[in-house]
Amino acid sequence: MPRTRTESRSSRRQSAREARNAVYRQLIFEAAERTFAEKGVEDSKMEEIAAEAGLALGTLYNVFSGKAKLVVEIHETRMREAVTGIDALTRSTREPAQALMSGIEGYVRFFASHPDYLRMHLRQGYAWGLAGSQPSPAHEAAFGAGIAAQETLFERGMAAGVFHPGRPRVMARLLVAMQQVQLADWVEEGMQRDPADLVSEMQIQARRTFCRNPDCRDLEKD
Amino acid sequence: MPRTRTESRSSRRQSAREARNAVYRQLIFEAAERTFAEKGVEDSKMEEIAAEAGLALGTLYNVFSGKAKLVVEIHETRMREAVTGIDALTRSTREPAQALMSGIEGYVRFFASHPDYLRMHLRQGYAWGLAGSQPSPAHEAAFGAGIAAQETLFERGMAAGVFHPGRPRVMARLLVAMQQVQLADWVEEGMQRDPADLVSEMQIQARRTFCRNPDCRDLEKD
Amino acid sequence: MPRTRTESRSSRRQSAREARNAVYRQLIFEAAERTFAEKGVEDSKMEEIAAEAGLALGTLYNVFSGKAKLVVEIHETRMREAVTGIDALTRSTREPAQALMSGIEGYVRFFASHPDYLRMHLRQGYAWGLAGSQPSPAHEAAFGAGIAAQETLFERGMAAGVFHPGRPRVMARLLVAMQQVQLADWVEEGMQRDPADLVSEMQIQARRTFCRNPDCRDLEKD
Amino acid sequence: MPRTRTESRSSRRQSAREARNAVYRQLIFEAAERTFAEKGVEDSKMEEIAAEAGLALGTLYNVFSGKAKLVVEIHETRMREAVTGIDALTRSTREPAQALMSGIEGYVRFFASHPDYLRMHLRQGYAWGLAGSQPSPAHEAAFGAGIAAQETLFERGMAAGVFHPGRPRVMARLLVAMQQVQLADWVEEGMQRDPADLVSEMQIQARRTFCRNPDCRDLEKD
DNA sequence: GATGAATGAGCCTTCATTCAT
DNA sequence: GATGAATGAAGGCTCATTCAT
Repeated sequence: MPRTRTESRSSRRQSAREARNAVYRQLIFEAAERTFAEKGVEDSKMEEIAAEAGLALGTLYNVFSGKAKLVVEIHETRMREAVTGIDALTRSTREPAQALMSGIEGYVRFFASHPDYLRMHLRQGYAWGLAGSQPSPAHEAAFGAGIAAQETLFERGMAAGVFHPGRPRVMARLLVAMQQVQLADWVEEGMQRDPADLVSEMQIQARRTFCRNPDCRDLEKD
Repeated sequence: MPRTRTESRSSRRQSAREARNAVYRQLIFEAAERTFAEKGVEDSKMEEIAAEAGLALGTLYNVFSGKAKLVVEIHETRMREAVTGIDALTRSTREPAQALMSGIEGYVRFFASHPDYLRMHLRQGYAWGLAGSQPSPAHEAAFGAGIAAQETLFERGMAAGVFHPGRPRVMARLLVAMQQVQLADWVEEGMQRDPADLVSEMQIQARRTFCRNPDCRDLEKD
Repeated sequence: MPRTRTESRSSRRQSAREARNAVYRQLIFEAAERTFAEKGVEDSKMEEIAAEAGLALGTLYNVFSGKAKLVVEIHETRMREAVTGIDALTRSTREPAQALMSGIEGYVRFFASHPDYLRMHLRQGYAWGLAGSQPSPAHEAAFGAGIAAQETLFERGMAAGVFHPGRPRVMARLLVAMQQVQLADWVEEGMQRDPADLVSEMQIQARRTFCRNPDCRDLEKD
Repeated sequence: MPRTRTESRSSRRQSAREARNAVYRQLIFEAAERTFAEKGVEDSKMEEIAAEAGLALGTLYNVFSGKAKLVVEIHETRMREAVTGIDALTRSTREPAQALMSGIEGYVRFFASHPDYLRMHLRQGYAWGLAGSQPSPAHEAAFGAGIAAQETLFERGMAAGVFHPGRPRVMARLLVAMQQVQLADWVEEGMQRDPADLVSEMQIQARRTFCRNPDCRDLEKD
């Protein structure tokens, strides 16, 4: 059965190729993230990223079609991860205020465990949804998705009378902005402080800003 | 007295030159601001800016010594204007909460009357003080100065027990972040909404976030 | 006689124009010479020259058609002066060795009284007649004319058996090179030394290099 | 031992890269030298040099960091070669007059075998040490070092009473100037003449100019 | 498939020259 | 006629991307 053998050999090859490719993707992804975090996207040269990944420039281009694509990929991947992680925490809790608290926790946890992406994210400076702004359209798009998820939460919370009224999209961005400020400060201070601490502080602040009953005694009890 | 005549001619020339130069400065300044707002600093070519100003490239360089200087100039000028304007409103009011309200009003008014700079400012994305970040050192420096001014206000307010306790620097950045979110939304919606409206909404939000007595009945009475 | 009056007025105008033009020529000429001496032709900007002359840039261009022309003009004028001056000293003396001595004296005197042109001349570095060399074709051409005059002298001297045999053109250039070295040193030392001293030293050297009877006792007696 | 194989492959690559780099350096060096010789440094465009070398502009910049560096490199390399070559000939002979003769031979031989550099060198026109002159600081520095070496020779020769007294630095420059004149003439005449001839002529001239006993019968006997 | 040397389009900036006032 | 502001052509250099080995 030479045919079968051939097929199997080719499929073995196929999967070997895919495996190797996945490894490269990861190496490059992380190298790029680190480099972008350190020097900014603009000042990071493709060659530096390849060197950081320990690969040849050509190999980098075999996996990612260009610098722009690399940036997009990072933002999309990380944001998908963030949204997924936050959703996992949030989905179980129906109560809006509680969900908000969980969301903050998820948000902080995600970035605390991805400090390179955090720095890259902060460095891009989020243009707060300003359509057409493109410090990085990729960042914009990926991040926008995450914000959309929060909008729903705010809609629900307002409908339930738990949150102060307002435009959900703006509220969502406001939340994100507050989180960025705190995370930026955390990075600036050397990431020494316990993230759980950060979470508490941010939760209190968020309650003040968004909840009609900021004390939320029932929430605390949980 | 031909001498006097000569002198007067030369001084007339001098002032004519200065006047024309000032006009060019303004033309270029605004053209650059518009272009930077539209396409970002990186993607704006000096030639485009010159064209936008209706001047030759060389003329642009006769007034501004280079692209970097142009960016710095814009940030410094606008930020000085902003700080000056806000200070004027704030200085008269000693009461911290009241000063906060005035500050917000000044901030919004300033950006509402400089929509191009607002877009440029939002686009650069402020890295929230993240040391080493440099989407633009110029922007960072100019804006940082503005933020520093707010820190004092928060210090006073906390000492007076009017504001919730916290790190003044973080509070100041938080305030700015909130303002940026609102302004970004305003721009995104086409700048239709009355800025006064924006101010009210932001004041309410700021009271919720920063004041221990958010209702501030005494303030409302003013 | 309105016609005559007109004519006379026009001719008065004509001569006034010429006079003014001559003054400008001189002002610009000297300013350029000074500037070229100080910073080199390449690094001298037309605007600097105009400023040095105390005239407007346009006026400079009304008199000299461009930078290149200005350089040519300076070299041609000064070289003509030099040749004229040297000729005046040399023509009277038929005896070749004596004429050589006079030539050196004339050469040094000329440059000693035109220190700016001397520095400019030295700075251009003479390409030693290398045809096609163009640190400045103007310099080349003007200077070449001066050298041609010396060639004749060497031809005569060789024919008379007074000078060592050799190619006249090379001998002439050799003489010039020696003079330049001495003058460069003179400038370098601050032009303190009495030019007459310089002349003596150079004459002795020239006699050694060119004369079959370097002692030239009869010459000394003159 | 795949490791060894890998190492050997990488070291082979390393040396291949170095070899190719050396080839490019040489190609570019010579192309630049030729271009500078032909059109002068100022009028030679980097693109022309790249084309002359048969390489892309970027490749040129991969090897030399810029135009200025290229010029410096050429002068330093060639002058080092010249000084080395001349030293080799001179060092063996202690007797000053003899050393002078050898020096001339070395000088001419060097330039005769590097005609492009000779033209470039002549074209720059050496400003004879005129401080502040900078047709090319690189040239100045490199060439100056060569001249300094000759000064020592003259000092020794004067102390020994072999040479006429004078300022050593001036004597050294004088020697160089004479050599340049002869070489310039040689180039101008199409470099047909046998360099050995040139050497003889220059040696005779140098003896006349510098030696107290120009006939140097003992020298001739060597 | 991996490599990294080679490529060249594109941008900022300077300065000789022009021409409207 | 004098002025000097305005012009824009030209050149050095960078770096994302390609492709021969």
